[in-house]
Amino acid sequence: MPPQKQSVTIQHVAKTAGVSVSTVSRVLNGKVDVAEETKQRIEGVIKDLGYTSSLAARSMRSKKNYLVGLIMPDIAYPFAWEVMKGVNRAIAESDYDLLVYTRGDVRKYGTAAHEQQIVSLLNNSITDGLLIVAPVSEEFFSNAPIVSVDHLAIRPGYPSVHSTNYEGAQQALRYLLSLGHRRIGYISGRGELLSSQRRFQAYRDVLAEAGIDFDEALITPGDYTTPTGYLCAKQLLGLPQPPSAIFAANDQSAMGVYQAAQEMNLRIPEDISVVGFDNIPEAAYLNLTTVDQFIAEMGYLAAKTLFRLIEGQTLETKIQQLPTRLVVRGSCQAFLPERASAS
Amino acid sequence: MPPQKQSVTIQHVAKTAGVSVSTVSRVLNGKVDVAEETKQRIEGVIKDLGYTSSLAARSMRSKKNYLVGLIMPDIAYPFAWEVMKGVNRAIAESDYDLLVYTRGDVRKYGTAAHEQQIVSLLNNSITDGLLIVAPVSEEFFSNAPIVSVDHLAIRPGYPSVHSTNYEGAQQALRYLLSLGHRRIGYISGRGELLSSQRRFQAYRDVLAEAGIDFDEALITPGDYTTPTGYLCAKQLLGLPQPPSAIFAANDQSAMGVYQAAQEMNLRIPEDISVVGFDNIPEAAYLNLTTVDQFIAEMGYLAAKTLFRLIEGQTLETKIQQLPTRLVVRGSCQAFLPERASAS
DNA sequence: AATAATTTCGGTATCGTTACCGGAAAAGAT
DNA sequence: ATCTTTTCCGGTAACGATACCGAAATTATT
Repeated sequence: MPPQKQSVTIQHVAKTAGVSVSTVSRVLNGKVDVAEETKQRIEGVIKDLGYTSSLAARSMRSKKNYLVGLIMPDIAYPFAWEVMKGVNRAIAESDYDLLVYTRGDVRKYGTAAHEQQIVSLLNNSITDGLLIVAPVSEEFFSNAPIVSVDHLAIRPGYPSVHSTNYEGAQQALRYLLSLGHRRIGYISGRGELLSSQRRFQAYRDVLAEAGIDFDEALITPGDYTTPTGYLCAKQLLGLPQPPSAIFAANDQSAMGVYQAAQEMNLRIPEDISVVGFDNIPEAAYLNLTTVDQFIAEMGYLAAKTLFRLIEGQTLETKIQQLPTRLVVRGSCQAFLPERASAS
Repeated sequence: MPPQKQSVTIQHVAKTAGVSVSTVSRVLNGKVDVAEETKQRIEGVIKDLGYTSSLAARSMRSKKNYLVGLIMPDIAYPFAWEVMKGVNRAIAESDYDLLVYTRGDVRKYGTAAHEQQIVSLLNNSITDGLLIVAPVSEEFFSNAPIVSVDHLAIRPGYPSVHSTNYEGAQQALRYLLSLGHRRIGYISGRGELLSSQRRFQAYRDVLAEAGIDFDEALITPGDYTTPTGYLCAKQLLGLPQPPSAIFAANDQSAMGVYQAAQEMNLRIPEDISVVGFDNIPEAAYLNLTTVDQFIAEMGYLAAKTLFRLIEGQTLETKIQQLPTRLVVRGSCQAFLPERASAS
């Protein structure tokens, strides 16, 4: 039982209405040169037959589809959802519809070759433009309307929207320093992502500026997920000389610290201070101090930028950077050396 | 500057490799009848030129694309995300990729005609099957592989996955009754949705069974959103004879009750008991007692069902119903009449 | 060595739609 | 009444890919 590809086509409509396909196509696209009467008749037939045009056929022939694509390796993590919320809002305000493409798993995504395939799959094909979150490669980006999100382009060749990762991490670290913390553990992000690299760089720089020696033992390799964050936290907190504070490269990792702390009967912030990055909704409930990077805003701005690109407008700036803001909640406490030695 | 639709096509590859398009198509689809040498050569050219096939053209001609669509009016609310999480997991485990279609706003979505258009847009076109969340109409559903989520079909003609809305609401109401509540306010859901209708029916039935007269004043018209939930709660709590408990048709509405309560200096659960429906992640943070309807599981199951449908398997049951479970947290308290009169 | 079988490939039709061109019919101008 | 303009519509050629058929070229069979 192979499902027939298209039940009712424009041909059927034309035949039923007793006109040519050209005429039907014309009413479909709201062209003016068709008599009111025939137009009415054709529209009636369209309704009767329940006809709807094929996206595939249409987009192969015509230019604009009022459809943009959003490509994400995975849509089930909070960051992705925040981006989607912002994009969703921009879509709602626009004439465009949205197509979110995903393979459901970063691991299925993988290579740059794969990514290129996906991009070409949608673009030049059915969508008018593309939004790409944290792309792996960038060499293939043609002159097609593409805006990348959360990715600082090394070669500033194509438009991108991202936040001040370095400065944000700086703020977080300086805050911890100001509270008196000297041994600060770090849970890194996914190493191949520029956001992660920037935050780590800030960690090194700020500590170096403060005259604190770099301690390899305080660096744990995370991947932006909670389970790994948990593992990293366990490792850090189990150190002979554990840190008094942990800076996690994102909130999801920080949530892993909460899990580990609870399991080890450590209180936050009394026994261990935690700072995250992102300010996902969960952070508010967890009372987690974090760096807000306005993810949804990034998505919104990226979508708006894409619309302008599609409409042929020129952008004054290719790279748009959104500021970050330290959100102080209750997950940090001043570090008192005497208390530490007493306990 | 109209962006060229397709930079490098199969024609270019063929010409560059010095073969026909048929041959290129054959290597593209992994057909066997092509010499190893030419295959290598063509693959080299494909790589050099950075060619990728056009989804539109391909899907117009061939049957299967290993792509399924998920249609949602809006992707920015928690319920939608829960569904997406489940679908995402099923996608990750499968060979299929996912295309989430949205217009960003229920209001842009609207009519059944519109919905039909979207369905046909994707189906019969580029996707192999469709997942539809809370569809408006169902009459147009052809024999194409379509599974609906969270929608109890009146005519059980096509496959759907949903949960026991009626029983779930029953559990919630009986729980409130068991705590001694007699005046229970209700914040309804979107009236056109069957889930909403079922829950309301349970409200009426359970109260009637308990011998409680139906009070119109305790019914407020919600729409599954927090702002409206807030408005409804204000109305209920401002009543001359306010309810001692509120049953909200979903968690988002219940979150509105929290807002209203805070604003009116009422404590939950001391002054007002609240029960929600859905068990979205926020409910845990809010300590909200609610009915878990395993939304993500619904999405997962629906996707799995769709895969089987696409692969031509027959389903033993068209309608799949997932059980609900009352999750008791801290948002309800026993109602003591004397305390009520004292305050 | 002649025939049969197999491998490898190209040509053509087609999917459903829109773009473009041109022609018939109707309306207006002189 | 004839000529021009406008209105309306049909025919044809793409878009980029795959399916199918059949023909060379190669290899196997007797």
